[in-house]
Amino acid sequence: MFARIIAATPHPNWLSDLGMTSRPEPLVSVSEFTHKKGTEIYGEEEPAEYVYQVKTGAVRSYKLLSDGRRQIGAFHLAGDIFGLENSGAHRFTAEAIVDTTVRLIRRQSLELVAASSAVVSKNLLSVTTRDLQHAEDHMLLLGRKTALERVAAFLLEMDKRLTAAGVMTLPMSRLDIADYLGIRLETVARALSQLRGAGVLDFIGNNQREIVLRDRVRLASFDLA
Amino acid sequence: MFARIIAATPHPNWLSDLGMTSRPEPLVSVSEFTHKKGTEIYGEEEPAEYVYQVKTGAVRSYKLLSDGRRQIGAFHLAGDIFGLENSGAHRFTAEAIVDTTVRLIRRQSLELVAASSAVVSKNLLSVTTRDLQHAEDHMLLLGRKTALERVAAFLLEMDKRLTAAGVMTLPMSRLDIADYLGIRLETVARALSQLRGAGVLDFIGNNQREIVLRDRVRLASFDLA
DNA sequence: CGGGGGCTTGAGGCCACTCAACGATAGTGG
DNA sequence: CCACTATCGTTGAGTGGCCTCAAGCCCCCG
Repeated sequence: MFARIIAATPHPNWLSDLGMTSRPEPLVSVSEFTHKKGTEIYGEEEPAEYVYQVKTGAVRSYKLLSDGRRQIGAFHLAGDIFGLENSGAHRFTAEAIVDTTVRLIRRQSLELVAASSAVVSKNLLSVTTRDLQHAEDHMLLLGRKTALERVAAFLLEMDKRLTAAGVMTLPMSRLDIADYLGIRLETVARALSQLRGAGVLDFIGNNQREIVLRDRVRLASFDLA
Repeated sequence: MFARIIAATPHPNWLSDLGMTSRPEPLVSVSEFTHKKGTEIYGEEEPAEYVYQVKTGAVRSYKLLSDGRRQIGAFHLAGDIFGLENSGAHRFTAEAIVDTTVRLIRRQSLELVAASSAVVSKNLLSVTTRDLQHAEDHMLLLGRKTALERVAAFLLEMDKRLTAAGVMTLPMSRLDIADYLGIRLETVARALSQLRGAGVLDFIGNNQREIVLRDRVRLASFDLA
C-alpha cells in the first residue's frame, strides 16, 4: 500500500505538534507519502497502522451508508492531523481531494512514547478533543441549520483555515461540500449564487473555487451563533 | 450551586471506570448530588469544575442557537460519564431529564492523578474517544438519514442501553427525541405510529414511553448500515 | 372536576430534493 | 492545434418529505 516512501527523514513539525519539542525521539520515525487526487489513504474499518498529518494538499474523511449516501465528517488541510484512532480500526474512509503529501508515523510507536511521556499522551488527548469539539459543532449544523446557514458556516470555517491574500481557494468540489453539509450539490450552488447576488462574496477568474469574501460581517449574519 | 452534597463517600465504580482499580486514591474524592427533573446541571460556556457520572436517572446535553433551536448531542444514562472537558469550559448545557443522582469529582483532582498515572490518562482518552465515536456516528444520522431511519436508529440505540425484561422505558419526551434526531416531535410521533402499524413495536400500558420491540431484525431493516 | 402537559393525527405549505438541460473548463488523443 | 470527451458547476421546473399550524385525546394532578 505504501509502495513508495518519498522521504524517511523525521520532521520537527510533526513532533512538536504532539508535544515532543526538544529531545530527539529515537523511537519515532516519520515518513512521507504522496497520494494522487481521488485516491484512498485508508478505508473505514481498516486496522489503523499509521497516524497522518497533511503536509500539502487536502483530505476528506467520510462514512458511507450501504446505499451510497455519503457523509463527510471533516476536511483535513495542511497541518491537520488525522487518522488518529484509539481503538485499532479507522472509523472513516480518507481520500486525497487533490494531490496530497502526508507525513505518517506508526501508531504503535506513538503509543509507545505516549505510555512514558505525560506530555505526549496529553497532546493525544488534546488532538482527540479538538476533533470531538468539531464534531459537536457539526452536529448542531447538521441537525438544526438551514441550507443557507450551513453554506455560510462552511465559508466562514474555510475562510479561517485557508484564506491567503484575501482569496480562498477551495480544494473540494460542490459535491464534497454538499456531503459535508448534509445537503445536495444543487443546493450548495444555489446558496452560493444567492450570497453572490447579495454582494457578500465573489468568484475570482474563471475558476468557481476561488472565492473572495466581500463582507464577512454580513456573511456571519446568515449563520447563527 | 451544589448546595446539598448528599454523600461524600468515594465510590468504587467511578474509580474503576477511570482505571484506578486497586489502590486507594487519596487525591480523589467523589461526591453525590441529586438534580430534580428539568433542572440544569451545568450550562454551556461555564467553567468545567466537575466531571460527572450518572448514578440513577437520565441527562440531556444540548446546544442552542440564538433563536432557540436546540440540538441534543447525547443522552446520558446510568453509568455514563459526562461533562469531561479538556478545555476549561463546558461545550453543552446539561439538564436532568428526570430526577437524577450524579457522582461528581473535581476536574482538577482528576487531572492531577492523570498527570502521574498512565492508566488514568489512558482512560480519559478512552472516554473522550467513545464520545467522539458517538458524535461521528450521529453526524451520519443527522446529515444523511431519513426521519424513519433516524427513529429506528434511536430505538435500537436505546434498546441496547436500557431495555429490561423486554420493555424499554424511555425517560425522555418526544420533543427531546426530536431534538436529538434533528426532526420535529410530530415527525417522531408519526414514525413511531408507522412502526407500530408495521408490527415492529408496541406501546405498553397507558404510558407512551414504555415500548416493547417485537421484531428487532425488521426494525433494523428500517435503518441502514 | 377542571387544568395542563404530553402525545397523536390531520391538513396544508414550504424548503430542499429530483430530474433535466446547458455552459464552461480541463484533459486526451488524433 | 483542434475536435472530442468527461467533469464540474449553474440554473430551471416540478415533486415530495418534513414542517407548520391546529384540533383533539389521554392521563396525571391539583
